[in-house]
Amino acid sequence: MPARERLAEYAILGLLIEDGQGSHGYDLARHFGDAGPLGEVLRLEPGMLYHHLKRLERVGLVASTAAQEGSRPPKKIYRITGEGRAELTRWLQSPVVHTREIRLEFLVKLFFVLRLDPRAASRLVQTQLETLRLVHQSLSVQQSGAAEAAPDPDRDFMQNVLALRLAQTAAAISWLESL
Amino acid sequence: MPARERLAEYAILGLLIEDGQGSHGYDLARHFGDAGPLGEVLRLEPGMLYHHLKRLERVGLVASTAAQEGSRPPKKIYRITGEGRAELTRWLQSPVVHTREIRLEFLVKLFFVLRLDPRAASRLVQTQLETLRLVHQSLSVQQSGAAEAAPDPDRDFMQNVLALRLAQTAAAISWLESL
DNA sequence: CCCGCCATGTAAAAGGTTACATGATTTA
DNA sequence: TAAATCATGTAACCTTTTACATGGCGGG
Repeated sequence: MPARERLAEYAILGLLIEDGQGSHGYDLARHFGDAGPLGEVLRLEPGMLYHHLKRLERVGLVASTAAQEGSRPPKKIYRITGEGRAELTRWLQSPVVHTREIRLEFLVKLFFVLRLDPRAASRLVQTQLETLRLVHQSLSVQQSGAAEAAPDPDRDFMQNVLALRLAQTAAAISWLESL
Repeated sequence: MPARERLAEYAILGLLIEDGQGSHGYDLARHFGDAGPLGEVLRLEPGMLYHHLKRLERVGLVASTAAQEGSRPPKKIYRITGEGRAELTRWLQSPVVHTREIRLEFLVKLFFVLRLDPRAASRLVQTQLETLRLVHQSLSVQQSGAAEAAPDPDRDFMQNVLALRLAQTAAAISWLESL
């Protein structure tokens, strides 16, 4: 259970759960490159990928076995553990809290949840919609508050900021409704 | 001329240019806290602020003089240099390249350009609009391309990604038009 | 007299980027 | 036989976060 949002590690868990036999670093790296839809959303350099795999193993969310092939450096086959599955499932059910997280975190959740469990996908979209509607409402309240302050350049700027956030949140809500 | 987008340092330069007499770290720190409209958009912890001030001085965009007051630790008064002014002006004229940068970088540009030069502000809004319209067009082309691919889950996901990006870009464009 | 504000930072740890090291194997 | 691909990483560097260290000064 990572402390913060470790998006890359959840994505690795997602790839490993799709691939029941497990997979190794170089293989996983391809998904985060130019080919494939995941790489369009989330990039990951080999250095960081190997780093994340080590950390995931240290905390017990994946396990590895070495596989010798000819005389080249042995592949390390990583498999997701029960704990890893539980953590990924929990993550895939939780909506993101802020509008700005839709663009990256939510898209990654959507990518995996669509493949693993379409029913869970529609639940996720619903709870995400509810979350963003609350955000929208809270921004509207702030906007009303700002409208009552004395007119000055700072207030005007804050109104512009709130207008942008409302517009971005409304756009995300419409998009979610269209899914 | 910072290599990357060092948003916090441009914000510091902006505060120093408003305040012709110069200002010191603790004073600047208030702008990045809870009070004031800049802090609503960009947070900066004291540690990083002092770090940025040192770096800005090292590269010659600001200069400092120590000011003794009673027996407490001397304030360091920072002033922006000619080079600093030039760099800030250049930055304030350039639109951001990606839609995702509107939320943070563009808002900071807007904050300062509105106070320093309203005429420059409307020029910035115009060039930013042109930039985002090109982004929108490029996304539309990608969307058409994706529509012609064979229907499969990967293509569907990519279409969702593009639909989100188009929606976010269109929302930013409408907001800019409303300014 | 104690607490919070003024004012400067440093230290440690975490997280991320970029580039390179190593060496076998497959393909052109 | 040269280049690209397979497969693992390390090293150096930069940025950010969090917490603390230091000490005077002003108000209740």
